[in-house]
Amino acid sequence: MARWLVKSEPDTYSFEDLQRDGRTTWDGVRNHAAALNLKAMQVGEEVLFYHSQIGLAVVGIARVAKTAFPDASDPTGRFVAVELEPVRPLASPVTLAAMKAEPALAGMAMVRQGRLSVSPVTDDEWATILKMAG
DNA sequence: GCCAACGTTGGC
DNA sequence: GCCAACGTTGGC
Repeated sequence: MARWLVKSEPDTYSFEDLQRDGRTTWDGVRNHAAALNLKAMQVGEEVLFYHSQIGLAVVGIARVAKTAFPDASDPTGRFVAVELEPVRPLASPVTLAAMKAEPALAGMAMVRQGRLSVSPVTDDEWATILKMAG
């Protein structure tokens, strides 16, 4: 089972919104590298939920509820969406600053390529972040 | 097919 | 609000 990280601006859609909704369509991704990651997601795989712009931290864990399908919000028909559902919030958010300061996460895709909105997370990185979350 | 210009994302 | 990174567009 692969693991992932997705970014969202909490002003637009926060982890709390996902908890309230119970499930959401993860659409609007307009980057091919990110889209390839969406296409690789399998039902049941876990996803770190990161708040960009405001918070700048991983705040919760979500799970893939539905594999990739055409993004209805994309007029070109080239991009895909998935569905996510909440698993649980982290006991304490793991900030970007803390992630950058942690040597074990130096190779992490989202740390190395800041603009990537959907990225893979290795098992080791996942374990490190959960440990940091307490 | 190359490359400069431009737009978008996201951290600071 | 600024700037860096980087993807996309369009002229040639």
